Amino acid sequence: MQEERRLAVLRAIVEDYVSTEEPVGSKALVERHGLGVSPATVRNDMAALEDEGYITQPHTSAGRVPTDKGYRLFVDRLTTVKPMSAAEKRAIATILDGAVDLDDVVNRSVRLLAQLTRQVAVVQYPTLSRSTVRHVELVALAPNRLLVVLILSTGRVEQRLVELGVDLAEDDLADLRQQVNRAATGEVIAEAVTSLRALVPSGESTPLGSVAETLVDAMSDHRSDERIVVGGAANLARYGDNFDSAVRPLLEALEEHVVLLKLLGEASTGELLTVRIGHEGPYQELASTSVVATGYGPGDESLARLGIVGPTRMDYPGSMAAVRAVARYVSRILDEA
Amino acid sequence: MQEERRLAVLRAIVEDYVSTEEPVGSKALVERHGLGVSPATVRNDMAALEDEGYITQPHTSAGRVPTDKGYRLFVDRLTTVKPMSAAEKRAIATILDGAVDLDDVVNRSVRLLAQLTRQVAVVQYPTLSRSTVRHVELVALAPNRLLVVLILSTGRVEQRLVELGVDLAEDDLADLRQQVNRAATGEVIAEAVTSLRALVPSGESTPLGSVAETLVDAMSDHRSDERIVVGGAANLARYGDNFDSAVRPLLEALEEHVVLLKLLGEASTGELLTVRIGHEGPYQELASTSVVATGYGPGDESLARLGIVGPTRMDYPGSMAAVRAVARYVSRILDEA
DNA sequence: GCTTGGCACTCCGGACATTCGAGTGCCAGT
DNA sequence: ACTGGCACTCGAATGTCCGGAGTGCCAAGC
Repeated sequence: MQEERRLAVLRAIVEDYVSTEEPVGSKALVERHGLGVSPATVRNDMAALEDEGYITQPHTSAGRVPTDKGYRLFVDRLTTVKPMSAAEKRAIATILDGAVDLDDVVNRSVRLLAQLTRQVAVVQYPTLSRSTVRHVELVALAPNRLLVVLILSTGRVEQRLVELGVDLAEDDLADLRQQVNRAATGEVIAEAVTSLRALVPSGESTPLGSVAETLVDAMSDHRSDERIVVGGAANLARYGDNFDSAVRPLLEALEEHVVLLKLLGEASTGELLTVRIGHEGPYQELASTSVVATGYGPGDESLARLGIVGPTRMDYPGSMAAVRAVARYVSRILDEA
Repeated sequence: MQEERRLAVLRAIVEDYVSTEEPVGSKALVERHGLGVSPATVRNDMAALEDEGYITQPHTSAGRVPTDKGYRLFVDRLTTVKPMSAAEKRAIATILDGAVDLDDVVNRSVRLLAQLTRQVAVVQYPTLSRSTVRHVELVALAPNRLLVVLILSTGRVEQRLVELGVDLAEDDLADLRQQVNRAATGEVIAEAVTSLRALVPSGESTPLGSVAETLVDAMSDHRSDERIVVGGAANLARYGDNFDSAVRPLLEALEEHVVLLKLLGEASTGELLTVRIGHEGPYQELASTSVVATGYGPGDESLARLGIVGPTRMDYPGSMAAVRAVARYVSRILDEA
């Protein structure tokens, strides 16, 4: 069947182009892959593929290069995520198992991903929104100043300083601590917010009011949701060519965590592995970069996302495998904690 | 005096080269700067400067370029840190005053520095070593599991999980909390460590022993000292030329926080503004990058360092001014907190 | 004794022409 | 439907040339 072979040709073009970084011609193609036909035949197929928009020529009489559409087809239909080798799995497991706390898990994950894929890795901290309140601690720094410490089920700790209008006795503090904990501990963030609000008539400026307000603020603070860790930026150096057009906007995006979050989160439903290729999505400047991302979290719940960012010309099967594997192991670790 | 003019010539060369990024010739030099002599005279001076190793030619019959030694002389003797404009000062103040906690201060500082200097900025978190223990909090997650929260005078919070061999009643917990706080609160880290160690016979695996050990561990954990924030990496894009030789090693260094710390810390005595130029120091790969750094901290104490990293061909006076100004404002803010 | 104008020399970089080869498209033959 | 052959295209590499910016040096001048 010709149709089938055409796809094989597309696959071969993608694979060759990814590894050689050079436009691939008909002759080289038949030599390096075992498709048992002549270059001329391949040329016909390539012409057809070009008509359909899967590949293109940088200029007349050059080899072919996959288009974004070509990569898309390749990712969707021509590749299955190849499983990691046993050795790689072991490496992932041992590296991540050594982590001591949440920060460490995230940091190790990002390094690991960067190493495995040789791309820039991005890991989002587990979001607050679905986590529950484990405990609220109040520490008196002075009679009229409290440090409010909010401890969440994910291991995250948020701290705020509260200035009270009045001085507070030790007994009152214990009382206060008990009240807020009774209202919040064990609840999902959203519910904790409502019970805290119910606890005190709005606008009341008692110590209880201030503390509750601070807690609500800390819980709904979106800064926390946006925490992101980036690693492997040194891999950008391997971009080599088209520095201005590719690396600069990417570097800028890496500092704009909001943009990064959007990139990771596109089509973020579920913990499905998602791949964004080149121009797909709203960021024109990132036309030559792709994103491979997936959700992760304890118990098959997708609390946050992690993934990699790289040139459209990347090893998709390998990257997808690495991202998926790391996400699984991280999820498992979060499960245990 | 010729000697004086020679230095003026060197200064002019540095200034011109920094702004134009091109080797500077004798004619352009007399035109752009008001030194009232002829090109020929300048040529003689340049020949002398070259003999002494302050400038060099990329190739015969090209203009001159400062050497590292030339930059060094420029920085040491030919420039005074030019004060920031009132508007810049205001901008710094308002941006930093908006910070809500230590994390925020550090993050804002790094962005600010990157913006002001258009270079890569690096800020080290205030070190533990000189800070004091503000409070220790123990939270029972389960009868036999404790979350130990260590709160320091700098606002830093360290948290550790402790597995106790045995279950612990609420009363015992309160008792435990009181014991460790009596030993540690208010003390400088180093002393807190010794009092905690004195609290319990070594090797004893009581709950108190476990908690004390964990605290000591958290206090002496050097991971904490090494925390560093990097910003403005997008400014690397402006390096333009010599990508491989300059940008790649720098990107790698930015991920190696240990290296960064060494870079910031060289000659770190006091809160003096230090400048490392090109080959100075042990890192061969960073031969074409310079570091401008200074210490900062509350009350003229140098708790940590901050600074910028850029090409040797950088605006030293401007960078030095910005680094110094930011360090001062940050220190002031830490004072107030 | 500096400083200066003049002059010959060097060398980089851009413009242009030439060549080479990989690759294509198309057509006729199997 | 595939294949071999052939003419064609175009980019990359190479070579040559020339202009200009810059230097070094020397002899003359202040």
